[in-house]
Amino acid sequence: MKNVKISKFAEKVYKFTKKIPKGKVSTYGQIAKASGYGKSSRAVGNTLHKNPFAPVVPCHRVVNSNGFLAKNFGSGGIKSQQKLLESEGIVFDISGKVDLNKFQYFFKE
DNA sequence: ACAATGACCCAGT
DNA sequence: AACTGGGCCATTG
Repeated sequence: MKNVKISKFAEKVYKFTKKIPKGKVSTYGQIAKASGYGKSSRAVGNTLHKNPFAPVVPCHRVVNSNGFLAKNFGSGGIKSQQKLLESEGIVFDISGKVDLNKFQYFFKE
């Protein structure tokens, strides 16, 4: 393992991601906004993609704004992610999409 | 230090 | 409904 070096950005991202309660999901844009970077949802995805804290950060609870899962998700792919989420209480649409109206968690309001 | 890449989002056509 | 372009930021080679 290398030195765990993370930026403030990553730190916030992980913090928020970890804050997502079980049975809820969140979107990259939401995390980006909550972190104070608004439009940098990309960086969020990137940071989570590298995911130096894989076991600590529930990146599987993070979906895109469409409610779909990330296409290149690691750790076995989307199937694994979907299974995990279903096991946590998330329900998927027939298209393999999450009902954000019911399961999206808002960090601050 | 630079250039390229990426698990994104929004608006316009 | 589908495609294109623009925008923001971090990580990696």
